[in-house]
Amino acid sequence: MDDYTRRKMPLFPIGIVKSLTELSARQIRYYEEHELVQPVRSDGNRRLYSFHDVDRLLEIKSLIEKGVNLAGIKQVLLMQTQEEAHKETEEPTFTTQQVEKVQQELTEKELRKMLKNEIFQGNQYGKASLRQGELSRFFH
DNA sequence: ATTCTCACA
DNA sequence: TGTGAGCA
Repeated sequence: MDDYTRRKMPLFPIGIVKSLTELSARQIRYYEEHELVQPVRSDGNRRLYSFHDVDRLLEIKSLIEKGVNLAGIKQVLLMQTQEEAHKETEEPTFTTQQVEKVQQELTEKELRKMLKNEIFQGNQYGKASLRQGELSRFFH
């Protein structure tokens, strides 16, 4: 059995996850409602979490402590998921000429403007989105 | 003993 | 998010 399968295997009940992440059971279940983690159900409808799930919960906890709201965390986790899916398939390749051209066209000022609109304000999905703390330093 | 869902003096 | 009720 490969590591990927091993990390996906449903192993521990919420009690163990609680001690492992130091998150309350309420929080762990709440994050599931928002599809941040998707534990498998077992025998008597009990949740079973994998190492992968625990890693995600730890990441969520870290972001929460940094002041990121659920909408923001959802964005981050979604990007990481898509990132992984891409790495396994099309590995993008750029010439130094292409990179230099983009660097010329995208000034730091423009990047900050883009981030402020798409992330700080509201994203294209009309959701609340992102933060109130940590990363706000990029927009001052 | 644990976890689950539901609901809020 | 906490917390307690009533089950399984």
